[in-house]
Amino acid sequence: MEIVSIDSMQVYRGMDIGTAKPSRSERESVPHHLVDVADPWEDWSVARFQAEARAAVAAIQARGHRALLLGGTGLYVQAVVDDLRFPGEDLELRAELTARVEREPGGLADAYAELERVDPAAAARTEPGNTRRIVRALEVIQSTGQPFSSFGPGLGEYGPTVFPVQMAGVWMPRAILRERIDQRFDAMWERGLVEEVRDLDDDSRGWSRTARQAIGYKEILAHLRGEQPDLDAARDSAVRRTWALARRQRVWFRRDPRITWFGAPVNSRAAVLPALLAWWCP
RNA sequence: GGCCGGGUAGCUCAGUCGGCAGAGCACACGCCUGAAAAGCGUGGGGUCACCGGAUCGACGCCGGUCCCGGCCA
Repeated sequence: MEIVSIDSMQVYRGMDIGTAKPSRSERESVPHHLVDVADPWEDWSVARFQAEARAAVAAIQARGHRALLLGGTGLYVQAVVDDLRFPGEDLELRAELTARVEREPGGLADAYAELERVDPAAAARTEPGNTRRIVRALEVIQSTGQPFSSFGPGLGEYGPTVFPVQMAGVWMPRAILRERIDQRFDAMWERGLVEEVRDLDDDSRGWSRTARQAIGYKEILAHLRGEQPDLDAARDSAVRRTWALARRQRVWFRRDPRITWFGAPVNSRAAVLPALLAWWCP
């Protein structure tokens, strides 16, 4: 068996403590893929992840091994196992559209009206206030000449996967999850998360748009820049953002009918292992 | 003790001339195909510190009480 990490932040080299990366010994005992494949100053994207993760899965299978895809970035899971095709990007056009939407009064409403006119199906699954999604849809339409909606039915439609997959989800009572998140931050602080961020920040190549938004890193950077003088407040903010992330993960994965759920009302990951293993290797 | 400022949602605070109680954050629910640890929508939640008064009508005006902060003694 080999592990493929399905995680948008563990791809970054050097961002070890805050992304709860697998330890050295874990990585020595089982091969891990898609960990440490980019530098913090590089932009990362779901399309790049899709290509590299699928290549990793293919290589694992070619070795006669079994791939264990492990992680919590919902869009990335679907990008790997589902037949998602991401239309290309046009960063110049995107920047132009973004500037127009943000500068002109009523620009966002105009952009949404345009999307409704040229691609009603895409407009229907995009909320009128969501600048980022509206701009992306218009970018694709204008650069490809095709409706944005023609590239797929949407993420809530689950067709056949591109290779055979068994999907398992692990749940935990919310109160326990909260407690664990809090304790996890304490542990990260003790292991030197603040120093890790400071060291990475000393590199003049800086932080890419994607790397800089990682939970914990973003808040500590704000502290180092003097924007958030209170380090405890920065920590609290990171804890709350983790909880919000966990909530979005719950929402994302629980609507996927292909997932079999495992869990127990106790604070123990090991508690679910027997049932999980029995299901996985009958 | 005196003077001044304040007390409104879990938190931080708006509230114009007296006319149905508001925002941000938090929380809950949900959406989202090249930033996804991102972005976005909807919702629940109130003894407007308390007591009394004038008024058709008070968070707002008048009188009093309590609490918090600052200054003075």
